[in-house]
Amino acid sequence: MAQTTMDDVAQHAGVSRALVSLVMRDSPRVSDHSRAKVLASAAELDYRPNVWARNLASGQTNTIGVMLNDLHNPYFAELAEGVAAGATENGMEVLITSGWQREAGENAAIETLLNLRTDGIVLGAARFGSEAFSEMAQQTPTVAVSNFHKPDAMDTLCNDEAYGAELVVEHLTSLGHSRIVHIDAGTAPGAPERRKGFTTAMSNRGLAPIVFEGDYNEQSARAAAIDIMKLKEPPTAIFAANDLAASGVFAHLRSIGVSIPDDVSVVGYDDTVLAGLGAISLTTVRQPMQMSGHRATELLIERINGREVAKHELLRPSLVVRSTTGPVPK
Amino acid sequence: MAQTTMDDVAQHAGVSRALVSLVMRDSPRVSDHSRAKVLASAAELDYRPNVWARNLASGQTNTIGVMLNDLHNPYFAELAEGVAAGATENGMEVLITSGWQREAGENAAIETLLNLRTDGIVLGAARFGSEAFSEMAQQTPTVAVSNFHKPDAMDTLCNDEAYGAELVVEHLTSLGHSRIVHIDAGTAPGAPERRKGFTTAMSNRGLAPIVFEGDYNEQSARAAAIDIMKLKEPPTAIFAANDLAASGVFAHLRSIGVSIPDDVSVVGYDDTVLAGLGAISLTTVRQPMQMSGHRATELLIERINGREVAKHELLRPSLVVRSTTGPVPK
DNA sequence: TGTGAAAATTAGAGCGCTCTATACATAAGC
DNA sequence: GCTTATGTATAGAGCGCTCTAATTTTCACA
Repeated sequence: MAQTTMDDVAQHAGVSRALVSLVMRDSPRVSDHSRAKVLASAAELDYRPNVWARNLASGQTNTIGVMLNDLHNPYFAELAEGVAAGATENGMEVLITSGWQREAGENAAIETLLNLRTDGIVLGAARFGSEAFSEMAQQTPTVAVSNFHKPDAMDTLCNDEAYGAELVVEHLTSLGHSRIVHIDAGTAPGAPERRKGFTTAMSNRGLAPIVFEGDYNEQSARAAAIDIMKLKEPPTAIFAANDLAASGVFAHLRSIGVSIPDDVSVVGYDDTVLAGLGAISLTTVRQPMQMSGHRATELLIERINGREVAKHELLRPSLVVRSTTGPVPK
Repeated sequence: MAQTTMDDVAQHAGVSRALVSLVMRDSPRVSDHSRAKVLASAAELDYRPNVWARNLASGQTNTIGVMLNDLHNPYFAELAEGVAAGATENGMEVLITSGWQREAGENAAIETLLNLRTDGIVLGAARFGSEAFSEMAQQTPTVAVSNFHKPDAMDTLCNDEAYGAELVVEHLTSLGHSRIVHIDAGTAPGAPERRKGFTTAMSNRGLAPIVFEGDYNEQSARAAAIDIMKLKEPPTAIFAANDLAASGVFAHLRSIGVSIPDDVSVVGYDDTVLAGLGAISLTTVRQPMQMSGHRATELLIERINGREVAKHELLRPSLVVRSTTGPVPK
């Protein structure tokens, strides 16, 4: 399929290639007459501009690259959706690559984006601080979402985890709970901040912040839940590291005949699809990921347009109350 | 950031640009000595090949485009993962675009891919039969996953829905069930085949195939479940259109105090993450999406290498038995 | 030492587009 | 009528790479 080029269109329309180029780029400096003629020829010849050539010649791609650690994670899907929305508003395209949950994969995905020379990159990564990241930020405008490292070279956009934890503690204490346990996620992105927010919120109320070790998955949370329910005085509420972890807790409590929320209240984090599932209906903290994605695009475009100093912003989450939390049992 | 070009590297290494090009493409026709020299210079100058220029000059992109209707759907995520695996094996890159669940979005995403002139496209679409799709298949090698239309212009890869339904019916009848209801998903991709498979499997066993209307989401399945449980003789097993629908059924049954699987067995379809959730643990049909993605890549590469006639293949799903199915109550 | 083939390298013509000058109309100003 | 504006259109030089064909170097062998 030999492709139709601008020259073909120009010849067919009886004008110069430069004019066709102007028409294709919606330049106002073209007469209506010529524009119509060119457009007609282009349509007739089934002309499709060659992006490679255009980008090569113009030196910019009009494209934002998005690197997502894990396509399965709705958290990242929403981020990408927000980026897409922001990009569309600004007439830019979005190309997505994924690291398939592996660090090597993330690096390869970034390499792909770097080679493509997208105008900027939005990072939805799992592990920051890798060399590939800082090297990248050196080479192209970059916004990292949920990166609490705040390096100079890139902008960052984080959720206010402390505030989210505060919301949870406030909600639970207002329901009368005082023995509240948090299952954390070690050093995973956002987890330390979430934990810190929890202990602060509890301490501020004169309550003992009890933390069990876990991770952002079901199994470890389930394991933690087993230990937790073996306590002499089990808590009346459990605040899990994220929705998936909450689901693990949920499953264990159900299996040992503990009623939710009559006996124990459970709270998740992220408001992923699973939290909304009728069969679970989890009270959780909603991170405005779509908004994050949108804001990330704005920051990126500022950078593309020349801003030099890094910005680090915090976005406020909100609480979504569903059916897994209720008044403390007496 | 003026970029380093091949000429810079060539000059620095004291060789010609053509030689650098050969080294970059791993040509065997370069002496070890020169190769080392070039590589050293490239590293020192932080050289990164310009993909746009390369693709323009070579006329191919070494990239597979993947269009996914919905990034939130794990079904598509796995498809993409399979494509990525296949692509990596063949030294190709993968670029993902999404239609964000809208038909217009799908068309725009395809336009993006077409403009990029990726060597081929894998389609994970929701609605096939649109003009944009057939136009696309005309222009570039295309493999459509889960497209039961089987047009000449593109390859298709479908799951053997009839077989999947047969697996479900076989599993349930072997547990003693005979009053089995299927909640379908109208004309959504795969749904008619699934329904047909169900009715055939039931009829083959001399059982009445009862079908309720639904869709691939929770709400409609929940609505159907409400009607179903109002039947004079409610079924002892419900086979939902997909996992999400099963979750809706699950939620309703729980809410009216029906025990799963003691009173009613529930089966889903797709084996998405939610089926594996401890809190749900759904018996479901596993579609080998990752394998589909992998196979799609193989077909695509055959096409890229010149195969003209379309291939239409069927992949066999398998049954994953979890905790929502059990012997029929007496 | 010469010769031919094989191996290694290079020149240079594109790939399809953008973009800066420059050219050419036509209209306006005096 | 001539000059200066103003609006359109075009020539042509790249953008950074690939790839064919040609050239140069190397090496085996007579």
